[in-house]
Amino acid sequence: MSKCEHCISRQLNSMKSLTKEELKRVSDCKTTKFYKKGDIIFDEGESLSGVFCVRHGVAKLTKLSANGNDQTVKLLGKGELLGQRSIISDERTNLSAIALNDIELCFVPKDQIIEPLQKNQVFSFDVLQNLAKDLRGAEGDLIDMAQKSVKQRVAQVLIYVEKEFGVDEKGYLNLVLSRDDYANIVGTATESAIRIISQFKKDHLISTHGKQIKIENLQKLKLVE
Amino acid sequence: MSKCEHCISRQLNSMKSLTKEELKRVSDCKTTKFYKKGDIIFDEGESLSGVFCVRHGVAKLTKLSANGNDQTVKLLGKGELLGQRSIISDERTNLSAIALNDIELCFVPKDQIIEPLQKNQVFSFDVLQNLAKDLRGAEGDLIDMAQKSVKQRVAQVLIYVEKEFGVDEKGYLNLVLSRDDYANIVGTATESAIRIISQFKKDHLISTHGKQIKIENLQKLKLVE
DNA sequence: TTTAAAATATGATATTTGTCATGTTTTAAT
DNA sequence: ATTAAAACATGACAAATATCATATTTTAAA
Repeated sequence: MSKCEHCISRQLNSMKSLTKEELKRVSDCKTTKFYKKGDIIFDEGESLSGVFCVRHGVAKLTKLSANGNDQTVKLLGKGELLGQRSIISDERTNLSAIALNDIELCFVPKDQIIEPLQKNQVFSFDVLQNLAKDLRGAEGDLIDMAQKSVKQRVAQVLIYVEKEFGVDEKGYLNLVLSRDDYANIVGTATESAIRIISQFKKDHLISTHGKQIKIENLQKLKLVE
Repeated sequence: MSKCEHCISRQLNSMKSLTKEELKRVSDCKTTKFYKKGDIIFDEGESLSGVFCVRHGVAKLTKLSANGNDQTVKLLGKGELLGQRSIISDERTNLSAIALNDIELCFVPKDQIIEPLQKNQVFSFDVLQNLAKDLRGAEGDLIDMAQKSVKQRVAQVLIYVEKEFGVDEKGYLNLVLSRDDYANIVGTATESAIRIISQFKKDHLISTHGKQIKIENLQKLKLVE
């Protein structure tokens, strides 16, 4: 099995602040897991025995709300950690993690994270900074949810997906999401997301090819009202 | 000036995990600040040279959105820390802090927080856990914002204010907020907040006396749709 | 106490978004 | 290639919420 020491994903998260020895220990006891599109990585209310590090693919964190709607809280790509928070606060997960496409994850047992957290100042400060950044992001999302129209939120997600996960050689978003996925991210009805995306097409802000989406006019997409 | 060692607020936040020596140093260099209702404690985009610890009173964290609306992100009462995140991530604040009533804060210079963060494992893990908790809260708020009706959100805030800041001898909420404040918290128009609160009165879920609000039927308030 | 300003209240109306119904297209399994 | 299921599309309408206008009440300053 490949080693953490050579993993590129590692550079993207706090793992880069582990000592050589700590990293070796992580590497030795990690396991690699594969999930297919739609698979549940973990479910709301589970207690996790470790964290997952995304090696390839994209996952979403979602919560089933009282009215039966799924709300997606965050998308996670290469190098991002799943379940980190539950491990830190030693609580059950309050969110489910689901694969958005075929995904490869490294599972690192709890102890290998907790111990460095308690002993390695650099690592723990790094995790702290990441959490602070996440918190800032979550507050930003809250404000957007409260203040922006559904149309603006859809535009914003399209821009985010392009920036975060890139495009293929023809310019189509690498991350292919269903209209329903978009609806769950922006917190609207599926039909509303469909209508808005159709409208964007008519206005030549985007074009589509099957489920694939290409941003045609980023500037105008940013200015949607 | 009073000492941190004897401060009750301290027990409510991560400061309780500082060593005696660290706490003494904090105590020696902290300054106490007073703000009146409506005063700006710090503004969006400022770089902070320390954190504020709420000793008495309540503050709100808000952000002015593109469309000119204020969105309140969080209310902070006794023992809670303001500006912690900006210090950790060493960035300018992205939120303003405003006094909701007359408030007394202790200002602790940056170094007194950063140094223990780097050296004191217990303290830094405690801060980590607090951030994890805040993050969970922020994600919960995001989901509520996306999935619940304005009416439900208003009901929820009333319940939260009662629980978090208590009631006076007559049962009125200790924290007195304007309808506009409520609107900014739930992310709606002032008139909508007014209408909903009026409706709650008519339905005997709450009663009011001037700006004061008393929850009359907590059970029904929880069940609002 | 008087008075102006701010906050609250409420009606009328517009806009946004959701819901239900019903096709059509795309995808994936056979 | 055929076919069933899922995803997408769109109209009609309903519900929620915002906006604008205008009183009324409350608060705080003179």
